[in-house]
Amino acid sequence: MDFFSRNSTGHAASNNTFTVHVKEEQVHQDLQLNLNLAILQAELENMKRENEGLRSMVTQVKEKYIYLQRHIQENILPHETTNNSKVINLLVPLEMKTHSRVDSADNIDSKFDPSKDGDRGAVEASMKRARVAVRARSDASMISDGCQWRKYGQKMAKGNPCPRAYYRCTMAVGCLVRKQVQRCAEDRTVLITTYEGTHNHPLPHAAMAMASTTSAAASMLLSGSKSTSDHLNRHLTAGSMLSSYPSHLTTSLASTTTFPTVTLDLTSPRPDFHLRQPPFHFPFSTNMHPNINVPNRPLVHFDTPSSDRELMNAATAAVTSDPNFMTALVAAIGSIIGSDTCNRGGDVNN
DNA sequence: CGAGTTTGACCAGCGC
DNA sequence: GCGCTGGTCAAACTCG
Ligand SMILES: [Zn+2]
Repeated sequence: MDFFSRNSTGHAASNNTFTVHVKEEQVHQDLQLNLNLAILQAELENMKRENEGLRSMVTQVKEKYIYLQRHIQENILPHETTNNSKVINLLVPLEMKTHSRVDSADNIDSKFDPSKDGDRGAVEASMKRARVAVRARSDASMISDGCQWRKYGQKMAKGNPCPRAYYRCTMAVGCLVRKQVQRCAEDRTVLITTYEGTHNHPLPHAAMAMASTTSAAASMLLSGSKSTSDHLNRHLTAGSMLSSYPSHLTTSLASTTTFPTVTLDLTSPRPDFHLRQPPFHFPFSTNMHPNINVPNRPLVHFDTPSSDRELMNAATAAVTSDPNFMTALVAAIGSIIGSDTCNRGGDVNN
């Protein structure tokens, strides 16, 4: 379709100026398009780089997981239990096997009484009960983590004016995973999301990040579930290793006889805090056992320049506002904690 | 009409 | 045993 041929009768001069004007506009539009294209290409490059970074994170996490599994199998389990195969099987969910357990929560609870079956009961119960709590700043009622959730209850928790909501995974029938969502009593902008259990179905990419975190945490806590002082010390070391992360991003471990919990603090520090404060108090205070609660220790990185700290705050805001990146980050950190027991002083400086 | 949410009831664990 | 609390159930309700 020739746009200019329609008005070709007479008025040649005005047509020429019109043509020139149109050509100028075209050149301008082309420049604009090129500029936009360049911007988009730059963004694409950035995204590619980010994607590659995340990929390498995932690869590292997988390698460390395999290494940890071998380590547990060779060094830890022989000292702790005579029933190796059962425990090792419980580490499998991190590999996101789609054929994993089909037991429903009810099945576990009803068919299986831990008091009647010593080790296996304790192991299964702790696996099911191992929790990962994520603290993140969010205005939304729930951080999106790629999974489908159905709310099945809400309660007012003691010591917190904000209600606690209970969700279960509805991506597959019989999926065990549940989560609790509650706002922090001290800081209402902080959303505390606690995950429990392992998915028994394939997950979307974003959901896999969080799922692998809970599995890694469960596995880690499982390896320390016999609660010897040696394990406690190892957990304390886990906290110190994470000190190489930005100072606002902390991880803590707590364990009770029934609900061992890993807490990831993704909240940025308050701007008026120059020295680090203990970033949070455990939300489940009534569950905490003082003997094995691991305090959130001050981190060792105080040498961050203030300009960098501002940059860090901005980055934190960006990170916490992007659920996909957040879950990926959480997954990576969770897995790194999981591999801590074998990577003493290792390569966690990413 | 089906899926999801709300909300009071119910149950189990725990401390006294 | 009793009361408190956290967690779950399920009927009623809402919404698309
Ligand atoms: Zn699920």
